[in-house]
Amino acid sequence: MSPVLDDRAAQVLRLVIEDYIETAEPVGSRTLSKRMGQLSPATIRNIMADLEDSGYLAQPHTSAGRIPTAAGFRYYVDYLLERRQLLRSERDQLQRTAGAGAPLPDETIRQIGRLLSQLSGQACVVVVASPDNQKLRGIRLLRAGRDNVLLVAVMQSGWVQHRLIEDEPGLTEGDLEKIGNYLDNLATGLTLSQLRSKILQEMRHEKSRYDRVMTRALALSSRAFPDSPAGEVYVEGRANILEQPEFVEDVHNLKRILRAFEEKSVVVRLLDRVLEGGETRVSIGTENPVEELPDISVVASALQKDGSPLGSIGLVGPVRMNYSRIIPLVEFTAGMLGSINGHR
Amino acid sequence: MSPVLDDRAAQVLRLVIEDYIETAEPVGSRTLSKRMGQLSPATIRNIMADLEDSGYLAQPHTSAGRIPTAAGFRYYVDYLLERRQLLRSERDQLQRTAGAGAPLPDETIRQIGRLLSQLSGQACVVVVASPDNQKLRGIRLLRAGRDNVLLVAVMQSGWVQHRLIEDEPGLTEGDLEKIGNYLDNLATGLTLSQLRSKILQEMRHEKSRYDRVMTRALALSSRAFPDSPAGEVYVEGRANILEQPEFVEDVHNLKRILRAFEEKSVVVRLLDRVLEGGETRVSIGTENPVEELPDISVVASALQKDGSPLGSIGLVGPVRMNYSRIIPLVEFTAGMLGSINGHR
DNA sequence: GATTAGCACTCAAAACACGCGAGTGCTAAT
DNA sequence: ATTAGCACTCGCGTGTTTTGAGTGCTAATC
Repeated sequence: MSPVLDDRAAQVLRLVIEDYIETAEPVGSRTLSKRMGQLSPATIRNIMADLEDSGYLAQPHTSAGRIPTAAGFRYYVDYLLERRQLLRSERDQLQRTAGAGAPLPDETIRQIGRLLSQLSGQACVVVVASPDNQKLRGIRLLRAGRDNVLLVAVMQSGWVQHRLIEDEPGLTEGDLEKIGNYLDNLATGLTLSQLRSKILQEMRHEKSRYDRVMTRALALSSRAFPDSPAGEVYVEGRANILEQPEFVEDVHNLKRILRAFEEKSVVVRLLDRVLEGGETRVSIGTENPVEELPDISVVASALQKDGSPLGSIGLVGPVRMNYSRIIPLVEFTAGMLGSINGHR
Repeated sequence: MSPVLDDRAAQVLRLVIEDYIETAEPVGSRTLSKRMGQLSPATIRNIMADLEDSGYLAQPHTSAGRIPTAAGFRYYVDYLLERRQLLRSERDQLQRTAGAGAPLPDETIRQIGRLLSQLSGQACVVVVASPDNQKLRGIRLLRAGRDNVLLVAVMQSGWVQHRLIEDEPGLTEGDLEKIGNYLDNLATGLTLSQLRSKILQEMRHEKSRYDRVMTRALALSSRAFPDSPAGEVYVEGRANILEQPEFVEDVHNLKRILRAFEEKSVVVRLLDRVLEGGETRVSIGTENPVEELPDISVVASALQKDGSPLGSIGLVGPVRMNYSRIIPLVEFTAGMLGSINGHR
């Protein structure tokens, strides 16, 4: 099972895969022979038999054509794939959608996801990284009604979070401003998780120093950030899953996939690995991080700005996926979002 | 086709419906005879024939049992239904979930939707009313980085909206405060759409009076509220749709339903009518406001606080839906959310 | 007069049989 | 090394039969 195939075998493997991607049907030697010119069906059959021995192809049953195995797809993606350039119109659409909004408000990122799912015919998954790892630009406190306080945190990236803190009576406007400034100083430049631990630390200190206001500030903000908020998760174009014959055939599997999409944690897990890597990553079938879904593939990429992670975006579909179109799509989108946020 | 059936016919209709709700299979005279005691299959058959003439039952084909028509379900819901009390555990779960958060932050409402979909086995749809029709409690402006301004609008209901306004340089802290106060005065007590038109109006005035700051304020806020933001829309428990045999059988239809759920506007339309009514509303089959989906039912209710609409929540499923469980579920939830927000 | 037992009839769905044809593997000729 | 030829396999679609749940009607019964 050498990792490298001779030219002809590679060619055959490629054609099998490309045909299979289009038709979702096992492909036979006759079809290939026509498409390759040169070789006769019989020869092709021999080559295919070899490829089957090597584990790149498989037969659903005797007397059927061959279909690529996961290993086959892997080989294809690693060595054979020719990336198809994006169409000008695709690039334009993506850029227009991305450019329309402020630096990445929810709605924009969502629309990009939707567009991407349309262009690719797959489901699109976006995870906006938990703001825990983004640096804060500042914190403000606002009065919101008599007993409530609104805490607004702005991230360096332009992302905004707010928390409504209930039942915090007896604070004057002055108090609020003091507390706000104190927190703002404390927070600026830190990430949320750093802030959280800093707050705990300070709380011990301040108690002893007996500064009412500061203690109050800390108590308040620890109520606002009790725990790391999971990042936002969007799934767009779920219905595309239904366009895939291999999924529709088996309703049971279909259910599993759609259920999985409802589970935030699963979606996050799906894109997990990509966050570290930086590169666009292709997980084929069982390679993907969610063992419950052994027959889907994920093409995903991290979104980042100035090297700090903003989240990740991925296209999810059947193993039989048009990688040569989809990989460039994801890459371009990730690059684009990265550079859009790149300005300061 | 008199709207009122004699006791025995009503009884039969009820049993047919209840059996059909459970099994999704046509129900025959034998089964009913057993369940009713008393009457023999032959008698039941006669009654059923009558009910068919009246349009409440139908036969998929000769030699099959009967299934209820939409009219049959309508009659059932209007006259025959016995609401099943919620279990204590269901009430507890709902209240716990609702109580956990601040007054209705997104995440809480989402979780309620999810829980509701779980309890009901249907898909749950929540539309948070566009804030256009909610009264504002106040507006604040915040500096967010050098060139950007963050506008935070707090609604009476506790709902918070924020907009990041880019590229608004050259405003001092003082300016910002003045502008903020001015806007706050202008806005408090108005709804967003009222504010929008008021702003347009004021803009014409102020221009002539040549007050730089105010003009600035108005320009700024008209950038922040360029158009009515559609309310947030959540769909939870989509996968439950796949649990319904009548949907799974026909993949084509399934696609249509799931596609519809991706379309924000369709979801909104689904709950449209309920907003005015106030009452919990049941739309059976073709009665629902979305003609593209003639074979789903919606049980929906408005969410409101102090009489002003906050949004609406609905359970969506097949016409063959367990109304006697689902109607109380929706009603209870709507009531609960209403009263939670009721405190000032 | 309402109810019921009995019976012939209907029809969808399951079970079975069967031929077609795409596709294979092998062998022998090129 | 390639290819033509051929026998063989087996899934799929088609047509046929069987089965059984359920009906409508009629005549007997309470």
